[in-house]
Amino acid sequence: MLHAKDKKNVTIVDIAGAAGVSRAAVSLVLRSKPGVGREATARVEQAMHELGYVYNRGAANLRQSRSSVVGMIINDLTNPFFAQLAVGIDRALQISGFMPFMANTGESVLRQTELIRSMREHGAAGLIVCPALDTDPNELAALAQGFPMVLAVRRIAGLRMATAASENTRGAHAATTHLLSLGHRKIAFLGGRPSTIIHQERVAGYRAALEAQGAAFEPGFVIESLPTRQGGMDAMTSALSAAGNATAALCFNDIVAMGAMIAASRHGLQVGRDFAIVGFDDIAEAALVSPALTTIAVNPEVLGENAARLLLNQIREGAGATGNYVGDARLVVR
Amino acid sequence: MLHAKDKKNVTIVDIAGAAGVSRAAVSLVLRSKPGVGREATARVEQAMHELGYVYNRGAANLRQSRSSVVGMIINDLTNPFFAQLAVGIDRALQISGFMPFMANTGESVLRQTELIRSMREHGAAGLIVCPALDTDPNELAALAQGFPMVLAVRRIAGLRMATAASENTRGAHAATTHLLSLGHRKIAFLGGRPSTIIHQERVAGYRAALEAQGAAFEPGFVIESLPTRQGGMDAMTSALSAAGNATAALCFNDIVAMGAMIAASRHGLQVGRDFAIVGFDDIAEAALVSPALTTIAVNPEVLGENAARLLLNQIREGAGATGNYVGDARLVVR
DNA sequence: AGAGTTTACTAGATCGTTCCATAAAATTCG
DNA sequence: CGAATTTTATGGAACGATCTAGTAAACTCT
Repeated sequence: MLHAKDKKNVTIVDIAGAAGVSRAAVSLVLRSKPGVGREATARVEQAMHELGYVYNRGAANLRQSRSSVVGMIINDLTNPFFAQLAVGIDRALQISGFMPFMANTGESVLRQTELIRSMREHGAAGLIVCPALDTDPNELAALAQGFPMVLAVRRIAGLRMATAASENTRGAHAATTHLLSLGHRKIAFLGGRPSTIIHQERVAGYRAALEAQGAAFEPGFVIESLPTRQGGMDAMTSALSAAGNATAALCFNDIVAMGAMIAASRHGLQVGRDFAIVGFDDIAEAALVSPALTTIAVNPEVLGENAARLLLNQIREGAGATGNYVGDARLVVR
Repeated sequence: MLHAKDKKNVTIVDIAGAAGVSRAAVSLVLRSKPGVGREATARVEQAMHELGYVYNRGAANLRQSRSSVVGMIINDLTNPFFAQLAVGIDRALQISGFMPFMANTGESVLRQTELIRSMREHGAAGLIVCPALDTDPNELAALAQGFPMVLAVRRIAGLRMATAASENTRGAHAATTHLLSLGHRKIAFLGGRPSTIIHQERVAGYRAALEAQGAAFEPGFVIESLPTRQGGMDAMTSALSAAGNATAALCFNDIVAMGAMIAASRHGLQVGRDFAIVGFDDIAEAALVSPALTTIAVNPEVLGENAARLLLNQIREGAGATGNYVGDARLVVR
């Protein structure tokens, strides 16, 4: 048996030869367009099967200069929220007849740049991006030049680009109000990067809720970290020294909240009794941890659908079209 | 300003024109190969920047008939184990200079077929697949004909294909022995599909451990379900009626275990006191749920690295090469 | 039966890049 | 200084598909 690399690719020319028709006829059969008789069609299909023909979509796209591939670039697939979002976008795009491919940046801006370039170079019709932390707006704008692109979840300061995100301010407001209604006065805000809009919005909601109830907003109670489990642990640890008299915390997201819960119990605090924690996102695990996590539910499916819708608009209307979607965020008490 | 769809793509011909050199020269600059003078190179780069040139990798691949894209097709990205595995594979492939793209089947065999086709048609150099449930070995073999492909995690009965998986039998054996050593005699096996090899191996380990200690293996104690949280809930619910006197359960994986924990507590059982549960995979969440989940740790990073290694071998040696990797699985008591 | 219409089919040009063979210009060398 | 070599540069063919325009035959329709 021959090695795979020895034999040349089977092309429509080979099929045409074997079936005794022209390339054009094979091409028509391939796309099931009319203009080829029953008998010839049968011979072509026979030949394709026998020779193990694999369609070369690259060559087709080259000629047609359009493609049904769209890319999704996700910052952190190990965060269940983003994984769920990715699957939601995936489903929505599939239904619209696109072929979604995804890639993970792991919050690396460099990798993100490579991936966006690569997707464009491969002729994707458009891109949905959950941008990595510290993404440079100008660089991203340059990469998106004349190309359909939608941001998901994370808006970026100074960048006018279609975005699907959530009601961060309102959600954080509701969460903080909930903690206040439980009698907490010293409430910390844990995790996330202050340079991101999403953090600013959530802190704004947190602050507004505090001040509406006459509780003081203390900048020292806002503790920055990476939006990861480890980041949550770090933030909680800092909080216990820097904001030692806090009795509750609103966390940047559920993963941070879970990190905070680990750190709290390592410091001998029993979460739920000694210290209250609220998260953000409502990932499936939030209902499972103990005590179950009160959180702000964001529907990643719907968010994904809308990101897809925005992208489809751009693909149809041209890359200029800029719309937005803001999904609601509601409190889930557990 | 013109709409994006109005202006034709900028190609190397345009660049060549603007820089006053030939196509070939531009191509050399693009790939930073020698043979173009400093001055000409500068003019080309200038022109590329000014005209907003985007490299058409499809055209390049067409000519060169090779590509650095490899695909990963994952059965369920919302399961943190597979998400982590995917990220591990991704990293390993990146390091080797490939450009990994992934896609999610959501356990749909139909979708999986589409995706494999599509990846091949797009000229991927190879594919790592975590096959969907009920994948037909013959169909998969046909799709992989003359194409580098590696299975990850799930081996498939009757299919000789390079695979990276774990020591399922040994892991399940260790887990069961652990439960036996805690004094449990009636131990159920919850979740997973008996048609999969992975399930068969884990049940074999479970059975061997039981019999080694003189405990009876009861087929009625093996309860099938989807390998999802919902599946785990269903399996536990069935177990409580069908195998009512069981005092412990080994679960197919951690996600199933978490579903089982929910169902158990809904039935008024306190997990850890009234009922013991052990999982498989050691996803990050296993340490966080309450009570913390004892489980069998499988290192998804290492598994991913080895899947990547097997694929790279095939890409180099031709699609025939078939090797295997079996990663160890060790008990983590929590 | 001849004009028009539909159906089946085809050769050649084309998409954007890389490879090849060739050649002019610049450099080194004896 | 002329020959040998290296550097820089080029136009045409090729990759595998689609599109366009066109031909030959088979059908309609007065």
